[in-house]
Amino acid sequence: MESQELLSLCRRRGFLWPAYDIYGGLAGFYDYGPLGASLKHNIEAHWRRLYVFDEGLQELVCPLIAPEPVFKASGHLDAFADMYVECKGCGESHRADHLAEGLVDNPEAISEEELGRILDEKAVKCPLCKGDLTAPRRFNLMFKTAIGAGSAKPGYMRPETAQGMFVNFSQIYRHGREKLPVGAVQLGRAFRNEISPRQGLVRLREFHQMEAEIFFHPERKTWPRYDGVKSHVLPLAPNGAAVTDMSLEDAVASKTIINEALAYFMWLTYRFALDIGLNPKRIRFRQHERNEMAHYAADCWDLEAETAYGWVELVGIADRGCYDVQAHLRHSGADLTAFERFEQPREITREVISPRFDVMGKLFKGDTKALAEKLIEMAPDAVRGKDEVAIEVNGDSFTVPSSCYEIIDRTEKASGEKFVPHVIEPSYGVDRILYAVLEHAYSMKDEYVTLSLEGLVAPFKAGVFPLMSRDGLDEVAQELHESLMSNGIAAHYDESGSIGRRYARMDEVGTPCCVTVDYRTMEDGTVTLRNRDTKEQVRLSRNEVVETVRKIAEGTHRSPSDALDGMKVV
RNA sequence: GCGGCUGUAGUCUAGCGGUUAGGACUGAAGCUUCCCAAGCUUUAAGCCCGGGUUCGAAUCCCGGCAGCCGCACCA
Repeated sequence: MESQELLSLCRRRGFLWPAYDIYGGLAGFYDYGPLGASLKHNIEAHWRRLYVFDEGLQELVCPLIAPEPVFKASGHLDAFADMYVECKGCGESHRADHLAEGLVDNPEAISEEELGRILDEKAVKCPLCKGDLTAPRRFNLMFKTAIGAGSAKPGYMRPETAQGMFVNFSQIYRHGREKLPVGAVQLGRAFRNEISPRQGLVRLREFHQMEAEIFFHPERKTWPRYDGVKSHVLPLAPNGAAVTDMSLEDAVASKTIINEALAYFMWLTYRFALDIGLNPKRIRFRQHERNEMAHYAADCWDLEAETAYGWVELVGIADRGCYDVQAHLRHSGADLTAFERFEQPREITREVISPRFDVMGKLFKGDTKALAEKLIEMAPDAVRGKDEVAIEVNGDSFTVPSSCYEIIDRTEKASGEKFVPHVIEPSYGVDRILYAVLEHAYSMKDEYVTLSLEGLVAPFKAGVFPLMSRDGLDEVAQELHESLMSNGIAAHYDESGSIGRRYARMDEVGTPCCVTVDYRTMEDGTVTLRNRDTKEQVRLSRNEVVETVRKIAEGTHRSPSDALDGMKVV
């Protein structure tokens, strides 16, 4: 099918439309209409149920704006701030700072105008074809803003929700009673100033993520529920190979998947995908090949879905090692470590440099403290056998004679050890998932469109119609609608147009079933319940409607047909 | 950001320098209708934006914006 057909349906029926349309639109931004908002909400609610309710991860809500140091630490600032030039001849892009290497002291620190002037003066040409180059452009994929007035601090819209969880590791660890594994999740918006947003919901500038950051002991990356699911099979495309079905335990045993925890969250992702109605024949896990994996990631798998745009990444599940937490530990100075108690306290003896304060105090007076701190940080081997050591403090150089310190054995009793936790990160793109769900649910036969959404995610769980809007049928139908709504089940009442048209409207927006009040209802209190996918109807007592629709809405049944199993056809 | 193609009601579309921009579907109001987009009446809604050429522009030209395709980018 064409993506345009589906986007047209989405506009017509209120799932989504381009944002700021009356002002000409803005690429990379979409509004969710009433049905889209509901579908999105339902997808997120199910994810929350799996990750927060079932797995016990902690949900956080962090700010969308963060100050510069956060992204300095995470690497986003440098990774996103590169300057590029393009060749006017061959079209190839080059890092402008690399071309200016050697021509200027610090090419990364100057403005693009300055850099452009230098490249111009030195007549730098394309290294490939010797063609002329464009002026340097800065590709910063983060949206920048200013925090506060006057000499405001630079701030950025977060490009992922993840950093909010990394910087809060200590809180998460403490709230989780200082045990590993422990994890947090965050659902929310993220922003990337894409150079060229394309493909509808696939590449947006403002989008929605559902991310989990799960912290592990580096040597124990498994999950309590792993054993219960390890025999399940996933469609895996390892390292450029074709898709094969493989059980979790086989994949871990063969080192196809690097550890049990990663395998577990891949399985959870697969289950989520099927629950919300993605077509199992059109999804797969593709492993990142070495050259596309971020340098710090140990293993990374994408859940991909086949769409009109080709195979699209919906979820990335990565073992990020200790990279992120380590980075924030180093930049912030905060102690972002976990602590593991030894079974028996251990005595550790090691060599340390011990300053002799009595000697140093006489020699260095007020500088003694700073010098002693530097000494303590040094490795014993670096000073062993030397007569003196040169140390710089506050820009001044000092020569510290060996009489000022000694190397001693110090025995420390350790009841455990601190370590930087490793992180496994399942990162879900909500908008892409929602789009893939719509596409996989879409079918057209003889110009008749049906969205076969799962009851779990469908915006309306049931349509409620009077066959005729008179003779009291409409009042009964309105009462039924009321009782569904008051039970928290989204239903849609409609009495306009022919009954067929009303069914068609519901089929087109993915409503799994329709309840119709007819003349027989007035005699025996039964109504018809119509299955969207088969168009079949059963009769049931109007008193059974709420519970039956609830089953469909809760996804306890894979399809309306299941919920109607065992019921007599009219 | 580069190149190609495109832009007419909510959707699909007619228009090819000259009346009041036409139709279909959808929407709304009503009639009719005893289960799958039926019919009838009424009704709402449009030339992406800005310049230019011309007596006259939806139509031709330029710029912007947006969409599609390809390239590049996608931590």
